[in-house]
Amino acid sequence: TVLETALLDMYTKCGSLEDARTIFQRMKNKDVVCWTALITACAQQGDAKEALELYKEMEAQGLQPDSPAYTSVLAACASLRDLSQGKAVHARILDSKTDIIDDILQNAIINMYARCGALEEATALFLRQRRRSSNSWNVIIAAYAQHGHPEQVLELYKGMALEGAEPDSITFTSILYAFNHAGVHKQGPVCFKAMQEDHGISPLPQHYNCMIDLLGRAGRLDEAEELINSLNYKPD
RNA sequence: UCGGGGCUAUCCAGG
Repeated sequence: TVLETALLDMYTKCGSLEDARTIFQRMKNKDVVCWTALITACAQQGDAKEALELYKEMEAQGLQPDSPAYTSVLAACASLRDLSQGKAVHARILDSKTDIIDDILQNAIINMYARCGALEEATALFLRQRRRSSNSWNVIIAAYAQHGHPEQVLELYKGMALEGAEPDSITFTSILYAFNHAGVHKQGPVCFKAMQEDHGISPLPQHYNCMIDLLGRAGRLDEAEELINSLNYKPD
């Protein structure tokens, strides 16, 4: 079972959901781990609906989901924007006899509310969260970025620094995305610079894209052009 | 004792 699950996961990572399913179907003893592996595979490869069905099937078989299982199921709810399912799953988690909510699961719960449009609920849970990792901040920053609230994104970014959490590439992708889409052009270049100089993160193509777009919209065409030209001299 | 599964952004694809 262990080897089969590892194989299933490998197929998933290679992008072959079909092969992953085949392995799963042929397995004799299906434990929570292999169910979770397949649920994750479905949720990530755009078949989130099937992920939820698998979850129900798993429970119907009397298997008790653990933290990773619930984390995957909530990721599926989030990608489907299915708030009622998400809430139902959340309720089950809270009903568990033992406390199974770890840091990752808590992030997944917050993300589910955020993606399903319940920003207030997500924010309340985030504020109450005890140990906030960089991923926790990324979840809430992405939420405000996508709902078009660049001011809050900036506040959260500052809050992150105050709390000593390190922003990463993903954090800055969300931040620059927020500024760009909301037409807030002043802070973008400041953050882009801080990303490199204060946090030692080298810009990825998505960061450059955001910046070039943002500078263009701001009418700072000379700076946009300068950035583009600087790219042409990079070894690649 | 050890071992297989879990959350976040952009783009792309799908719709």
